[in-house]
Amino acid sequence: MAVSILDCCFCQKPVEESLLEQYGFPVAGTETRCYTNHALSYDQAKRVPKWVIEHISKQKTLGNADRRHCKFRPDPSIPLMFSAVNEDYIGSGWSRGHMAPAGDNKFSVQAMAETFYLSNIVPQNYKNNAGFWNSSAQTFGTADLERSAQRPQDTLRMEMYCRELTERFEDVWIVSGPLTLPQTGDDGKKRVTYQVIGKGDVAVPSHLYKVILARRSRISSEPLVLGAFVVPNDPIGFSHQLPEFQVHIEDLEKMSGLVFFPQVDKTKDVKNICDVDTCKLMGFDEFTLYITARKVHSARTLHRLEKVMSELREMGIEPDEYLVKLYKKKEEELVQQKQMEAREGRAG
DNA sequence: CGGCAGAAGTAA
DNA sequence: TTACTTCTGCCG
Repeated sequence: MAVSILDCCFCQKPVEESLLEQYGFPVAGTETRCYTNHALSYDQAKRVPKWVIEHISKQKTLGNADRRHCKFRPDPSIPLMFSAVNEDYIGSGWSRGHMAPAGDNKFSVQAMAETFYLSNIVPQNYKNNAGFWNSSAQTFGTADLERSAQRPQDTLRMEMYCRELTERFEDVWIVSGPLTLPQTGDDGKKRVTYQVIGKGDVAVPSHLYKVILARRSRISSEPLVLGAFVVPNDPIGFSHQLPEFQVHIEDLEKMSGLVFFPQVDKTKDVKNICDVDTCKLMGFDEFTLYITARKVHSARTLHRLEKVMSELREMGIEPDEYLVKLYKKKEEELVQQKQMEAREGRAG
């Protein structure tokens, strides 16, 4: 019986093997690439990752690695003709969004730096989050909204939830990636369309996905915990909760063409993350307090410090105990610094 | 936390 | 002079 071409790769003695492969098979460049704390498969046509996997633990989110010492750059291991470059993103109207977040890698300068390779980046919406502004001030004009740069808070709050998971689970694995999903047009037909940006035609995803696998502890007999989520690349606001974005893992696998955590029997060995854990995203006030605390922490002048605090009050949010304490400490520090500078000024 | 951009500094 | 990097400060 004749051996078909389709069978060739699975046969022991394919009839036409040597001739077929004489000049080589096409190379997709999708092989798994490993970095210090993440691994990914790259899409050479879209110039974005297909998937990025990371493992995080409490330990890894602590440390001194600082994103201010990092910069976005093309992945040196990807051929330049297939790589995105910064110029593709700058001025495109889209921001450079991490798949494996920088903040998950504070334990290692090297690991954090590698998350800034553009192989770990996709174009993310940074226009304003309607829900965010609806629930706060009307004191901003449309022009201000368009000028202000912002990453989807849904994505950020989801990353925060993943880090929070390490408080309750020793090991957390996360797979993140972009999707370009079909939309039904006016004619009722489904099509996949997506914007491309820059000279490299970097593909702008319609959605982003995250698959979370969590293990309570190495020794625990408790089943693994699993959740799959799809969020639009076009944030809708603080009114949405995490379970609203949850999808069946099989559905995500069909959409993405990927099988996630193939070693896990997902029909038997796992529990739904939203049944076991909170699946709760930060609310507006909690989020604003968190952001304000970060600003207070990084304030360099008393003027800046006061401004940050007064803006919080203008939004009608009272500082919590932690923020008040942080503020007082910072104020003291900056007053002292000011006096120091004054003395040096007189001396020199 | 995440990201952007302009100013200031540095090398060619 | 230009071009590229780092520092500072800003936004949500």
